[in-house]
Amino acid sequence: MSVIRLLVLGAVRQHGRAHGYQVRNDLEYWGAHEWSNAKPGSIYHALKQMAKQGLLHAHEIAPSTAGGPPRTEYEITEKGTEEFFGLLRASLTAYDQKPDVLSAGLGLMVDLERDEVLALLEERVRAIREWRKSVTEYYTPEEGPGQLGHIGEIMNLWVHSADTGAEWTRALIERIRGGAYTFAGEGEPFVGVLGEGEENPFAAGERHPGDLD
Amino acid sequence: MSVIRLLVLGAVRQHGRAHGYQVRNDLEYWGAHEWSNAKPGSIYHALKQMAKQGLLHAHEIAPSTAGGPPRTEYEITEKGTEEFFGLLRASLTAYDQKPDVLSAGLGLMVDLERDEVLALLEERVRAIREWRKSVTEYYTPEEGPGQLGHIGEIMNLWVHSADTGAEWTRALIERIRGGAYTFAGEGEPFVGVLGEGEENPFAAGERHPGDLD
DNA sequence: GAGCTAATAGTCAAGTTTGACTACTCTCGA
DNA sequence: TCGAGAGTAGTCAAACTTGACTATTAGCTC
Repeated sequence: MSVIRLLVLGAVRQHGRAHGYQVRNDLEYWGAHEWSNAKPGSIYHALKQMAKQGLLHAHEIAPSTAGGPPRTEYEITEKGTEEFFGLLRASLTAYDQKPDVLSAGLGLMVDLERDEVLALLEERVRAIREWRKSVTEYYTPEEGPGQLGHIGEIMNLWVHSADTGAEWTRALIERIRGGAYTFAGEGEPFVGVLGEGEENPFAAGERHPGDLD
Repeated sequence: MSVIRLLVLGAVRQHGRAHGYQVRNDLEYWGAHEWSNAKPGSIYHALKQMAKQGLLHAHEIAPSTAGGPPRTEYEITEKGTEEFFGLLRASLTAYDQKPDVLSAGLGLMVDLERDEVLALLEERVRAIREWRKSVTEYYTPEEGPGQLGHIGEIMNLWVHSADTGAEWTRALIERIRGGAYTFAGEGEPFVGVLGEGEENPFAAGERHPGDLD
């Protein structure tokens, strides 16, 4: 599961047609540079790669009026749309232990319908429960826990993360069930991308202490 | 922060002298293939790279009696030891949001003295608190929360992770302060690596549902 | 004693990520 | 009017990661 691909497909799709710099700005707007590896190099690479694979269609465009080199604009293809929804559904369901995948899914979940999102999140909770069960069974030595020494703290951390992750997911389900947010097919969608010339209120400004790298 | 480097340096250091396959086995023993990108290719790559950079010293060895190609054995250098402790301290202190870094730190923390580990973990809690403060201040629009729409759930998730992460760290501090585990300079250390011919009780056997990839 | 599987020990090409760099235009103050 | 800085748009080499592959020996079965 490549987070970059999901994010880039999602951004291009919401624009209809977008060039790399626009995608880059959207991801910054979503804060993706803070919680994922959304850096310029990765974004442009993903665009080119997915164009080569037929998930995006590339249009060569003359240099923009705003300066800079000639740009390439991308549109999502049918194949790309399929890929997008596949990745999106997986990001909301799978328990990956990598928080960036879920974050990306949250940012794009409104592209699905409310009922489906609820079902996917329920499935997520179920998957976490199952993972927890298998992992605790598997890693509990016959001699009883504690045989692992400090190495056991690693498992302890995973399990704790799983538990709090499940709890958080359940709370999210309640918020969504309670009517929060606007999902696909529910009228005017929340504006998730920046319009031309619109400024990003959450731009990466001064770094604040503790920023992720 | 490269988790692989920390893990590989830690494994070589605990052995005194080790070849790639031994390191590979240690990481499997620690379960690292489940919660980090510790795959053969990455491990051998890290060994070679760190040998080139003078963190490890490589000895060419004739083919082993147990079959297989000629092996290379590695010893950690002074520079490598410095690097190791630097990475280890950082892994316990920094709030990276990538759980694999902390997991690696937990597995190797007993190479430090108890008091230092306690200080590092205290520092970690402080860093999380600071990160939380700056991020909530920074991402709260003037118009009040809720302006972000569903995008706000991403921040909500981070903050929740930060809070539960801090809580878990505090509990760990209490366990360690209470005398759990054997740290550097406290006598017979816990056996953290496999001896020659010893079998791994936690080997990657049958995959269990929900396994990470 | 031939053939199969498991374990040992590692290589390699293809793909991905990173961080620094290029090159151009607009704006605004001195 | 000139030049510093900010914004626009993207490239590139170096490093890293991935998954599949190679080659050898030991032990077992038929």
